[in-house]
Amino acid sequence: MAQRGRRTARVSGDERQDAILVTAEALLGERAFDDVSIEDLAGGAGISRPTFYFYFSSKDEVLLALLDRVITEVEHRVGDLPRDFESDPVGAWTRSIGMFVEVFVSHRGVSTAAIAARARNDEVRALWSKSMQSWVDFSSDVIRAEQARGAAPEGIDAHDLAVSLNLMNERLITAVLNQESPAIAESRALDVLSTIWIRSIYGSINPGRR
Amino acid sequence: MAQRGRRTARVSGDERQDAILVTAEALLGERAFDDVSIEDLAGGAGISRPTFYFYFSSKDEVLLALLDRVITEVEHRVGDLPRDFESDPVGAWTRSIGMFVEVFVSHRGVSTAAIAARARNDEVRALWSKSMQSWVDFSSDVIRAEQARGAAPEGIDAHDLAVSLNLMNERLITAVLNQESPAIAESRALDVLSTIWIRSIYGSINPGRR
DNA sequence: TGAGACAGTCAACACCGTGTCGAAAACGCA
DNA sequence: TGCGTTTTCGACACGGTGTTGACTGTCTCA
Repeated sequence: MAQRGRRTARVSGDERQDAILVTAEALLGERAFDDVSIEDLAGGAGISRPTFYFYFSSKDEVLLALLDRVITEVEHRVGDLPRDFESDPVGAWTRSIGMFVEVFVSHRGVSTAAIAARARNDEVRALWSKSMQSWVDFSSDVIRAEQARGAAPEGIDAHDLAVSLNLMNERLITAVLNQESPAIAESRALDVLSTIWIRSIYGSINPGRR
Repeated sequence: MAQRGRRTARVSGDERQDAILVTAEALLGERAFDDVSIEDLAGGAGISRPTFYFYFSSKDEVLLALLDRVITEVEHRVGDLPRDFESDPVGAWTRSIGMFVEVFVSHRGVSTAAIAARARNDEVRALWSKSMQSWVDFSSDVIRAEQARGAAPEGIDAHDLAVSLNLMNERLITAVLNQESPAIAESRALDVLSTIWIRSIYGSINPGRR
């Protein structure tokens, strides 16, 4: 976005702040959070290291701001999800999980950095949990509804099941994105995950319409 | 797997080396790896910081040695597991998963530190994968056998399924140990996990003896 | 128009943890 | 006793983080 009209000697504060965030997201795409120094962020935004502290109080604070944007996006998307589980349970679950995968993948750098930072930073941990919690709430509501209408068997607490399955997704996707071993082919991830969800929620291979 | 760390032959400094490991395991029980400095390890072992480097080349090297011990224990235990899946599939899986849980829990500090260090350190990552791989191999062998004898349905690759379920275990147990949120009650973990394993491997709530 | 409030900037400094080096002490063993 | 090897650590270099204080533009209102 170019500055038109009278040339101001200074770039505005907001632009600087944004430049730091843009730099951070770009650098996280190519290397790990620990390997990005505040010097790098400041340099990328065209300011000196002390000036960085005018905008953010630490490197973690930058990650937090980045994560916050992602979380906001996730919340909107969860809300927009169609809930056609009665008519097409397999399709509905697969689309939901696909969305989960999509969010992770499209913010790969931020996601993996946040997951790593979670162990160290309270605020990152809180924000991440909040997001996971929204996924868990969504899934356990649906599972509970499916159990209530007799489509899914009781015998397992809906919340416990939802937590376990969501954590599985988080972990498997991380493994795939980081090309860990053991992991599975990225192309098969969605299929495998949704199969496990369906089988463990409905207790059978083909959930009937009942 | 022998002799990580100090690679010179003589025996006399073994006590020191051991004191460092003991100190490390103790400190990892009370705080995070990042919050344990080399100074702390050296102090705990009654030596100065530079002397620490005579025994280990870095803090990560200590963690690696600790992890190596745990891995060795795991390997023995996996070998000793009874394989009575034909006669009592539910019990057999539950015992296997219970063992997995047990190993994690009994080496809580080392496990969580290793999981965190994995992102940063190649050797830790390699060692951890090797262990996970042995669990995955064990599980996928059994799943494949169950599918072959007709007890479990095809329709999902045994290896992909094994990877996903094992990663779920890793992640859920970590969440429970760290008291994350979302997580589930520690007392219910084994039950929930084995239910998900059974349902997704056998495609039904009660695997028949067939 | 000019005084003060305020946003923005950075050189210089303090600090902490890691890792290195070389000199010296302790320990066998002949 | 004297020699080589093992073990020890003081002192130093380095890199990253975070702080301080002084300085420079810019805006605004009397």
